[in-house]
Amino acid sequence: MAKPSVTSTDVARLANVSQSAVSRTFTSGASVSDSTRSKVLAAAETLGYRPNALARSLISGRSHIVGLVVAYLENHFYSIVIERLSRALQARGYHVLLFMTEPGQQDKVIGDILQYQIDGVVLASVTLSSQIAEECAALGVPVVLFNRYIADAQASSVTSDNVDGGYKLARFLVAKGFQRIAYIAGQENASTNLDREQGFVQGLAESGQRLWKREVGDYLFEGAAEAARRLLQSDERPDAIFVANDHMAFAVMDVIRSEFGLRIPADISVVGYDDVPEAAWPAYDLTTVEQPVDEMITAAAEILLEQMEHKVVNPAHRVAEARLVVRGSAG
Amino acid sequence: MAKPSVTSTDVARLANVSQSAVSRTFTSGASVSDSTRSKVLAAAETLGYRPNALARSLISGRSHIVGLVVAYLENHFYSIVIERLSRALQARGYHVLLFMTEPGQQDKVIGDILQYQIDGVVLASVTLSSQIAEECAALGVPVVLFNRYIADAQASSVTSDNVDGGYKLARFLVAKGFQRIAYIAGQENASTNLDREQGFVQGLAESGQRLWKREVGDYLFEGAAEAARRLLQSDERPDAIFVANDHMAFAVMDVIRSEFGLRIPADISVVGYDDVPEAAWPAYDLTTVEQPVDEMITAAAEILLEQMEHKVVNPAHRVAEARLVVRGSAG
DNA sequence: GTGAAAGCGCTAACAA
DNA sequence: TTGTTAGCGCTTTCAC
Repeated sequence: MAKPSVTSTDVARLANVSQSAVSRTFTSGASVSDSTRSKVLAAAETLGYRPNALARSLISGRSHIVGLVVAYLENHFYSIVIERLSRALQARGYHVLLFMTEPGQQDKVIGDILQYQIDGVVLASVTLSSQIAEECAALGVPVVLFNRYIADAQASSVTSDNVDGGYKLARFLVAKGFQRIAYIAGQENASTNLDREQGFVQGLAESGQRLWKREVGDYLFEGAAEAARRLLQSDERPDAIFVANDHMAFAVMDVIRSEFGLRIPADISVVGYDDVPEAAWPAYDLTTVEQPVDEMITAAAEILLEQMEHKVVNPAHRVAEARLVVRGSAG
Repeated sequence: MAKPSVTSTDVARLANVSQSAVSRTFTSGASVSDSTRSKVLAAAETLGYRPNALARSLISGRSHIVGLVVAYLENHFYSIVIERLSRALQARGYHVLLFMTEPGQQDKVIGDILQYQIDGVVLASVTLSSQIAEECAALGVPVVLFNRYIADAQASSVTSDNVDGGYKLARFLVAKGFQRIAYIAGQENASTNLDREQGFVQGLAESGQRLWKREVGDYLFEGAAEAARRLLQSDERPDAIFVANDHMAFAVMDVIRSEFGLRIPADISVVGYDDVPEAAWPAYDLTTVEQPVDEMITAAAEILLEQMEHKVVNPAHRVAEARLVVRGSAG
């Protein structure tokens, strides 16, 4: 914005061609002769011309902007998602417009989103209500839910197999012989939390076990720390804790070691979920379930691009495999 | 995009007013009678009308989009910046369009950036060349360099006092009596790295000390780990290491403890820079220098908004205070 | 305060 | 292959 910017008409004048000739040279797949093209490019070069993407979008009906809605980046998992998704889309000529939801008014962003005429939306937040997804879908804007799903909405989704991941963790802990297994939940109504817990409980049940205790951390660092304190301050302690994501697991491990002076895994075992980079750091060395971010991002980008370019509206659902990553924090 | 969307003309027809009346209703500061306004709003409501931001931008010359250019989010510092900046701008009616630079072709994004007619740019990456800043400035697009500066460019900057921060760390380590103080540098030509090192070396010099050894980690996690290995594998070891940012410091601490079996701070002390949240985690408990993110974000947003709204082009430079945060990793 | 009309910079028919 | 023409949806004069 600012400065009297160079338009296609300016270029046309300098190159001695029509304005549409300029437009064509900058539109892939349009027919322009080599001589015209080079004249135009030369003129554009000297004037420093760049097509106005907004004007282009206005008429073409495609903005090449994808809205990404996120609640918070405290959990490193989501910043990785932002980076990868942005790169994947950029490689295909799209860009990411970021929308941070404000706690309590998650649906306020919907207005902003739609005003920008975005071509598609990725909702990467377990805390979002389904309203955004529904409104967008109703307007024919492709929606991909990342790391969650909504039962019967017109929205696509990319998740990992959270039920299976939870199940695998349970089997792992049971095989190690733990008897008092606790769970620290994330946001209670989030699909990730529900699925992980369901798989976990089922895995325990198959060995005749059940959750020994259960606390809620709401996917927050501080929330998890407090949940851990509640879990540990009674006389009888859990011998293993499944924390619903890695981000919370770090908080729990810190509380266990620093505040209660216990050792991991000697005194108590901890397992998490996500396999964020920090989980591999020796200071935590956390046994966890990998959410294959690259694979999930690739899937999300594929679905979105497919729908944006072919106006396909059949929602797709991809479920990536959940892989147990055994490190030193348990057993 | 998609679906035949509702336009202001549709609303006008339903409300029995002219299209311009609709426009005025949605333009703050335009004169519309209460009766017209309510008729328009009612019609807009029933049709689900939302002004097309792109069309508005085309004519008004302001897109209300701010470009944010970042190289990588591996370092948690930058994801925090993204979140806070995005929120700050959103509160003022702007949104962030994200551009990830590809290593080696950092100047390729410039084309994309300018096409989107953004109102301003924030460059939050120490690895960016100054070309983007210059091109944008030349076009009259306000630029704010975040966490770095360019000597005499037409770009504003927000940094913390990196020289002073380095200086404080040096004085701190010297006061603790360390004798063999090493430095693990970030990206060598980055202003943050140059300044931190300069201040650090100066601080040492005032006590007649100099860097005992120096390695380069390039602001990368793996780069830092390798630098640490080089530093530790010789017979004589440093007794303290200043690592140019926290992100690298974590890698260094992991190598010290896990690979060399040394204790921190008993055998070797480590200090970092940034004070990212993880620095406070008990597993690291890192003594570091705080970069006051909130303050810096506020400053960046202020500068940008001021320049975007008043078309001021005098570059501003804000330097936040660097505060030493003493924890347990040193001395 | 309101409507008619012009035009932001561009793409996409349509003829030529 | 080209130029001409008509808009995309909106803001903004300009008369009234």
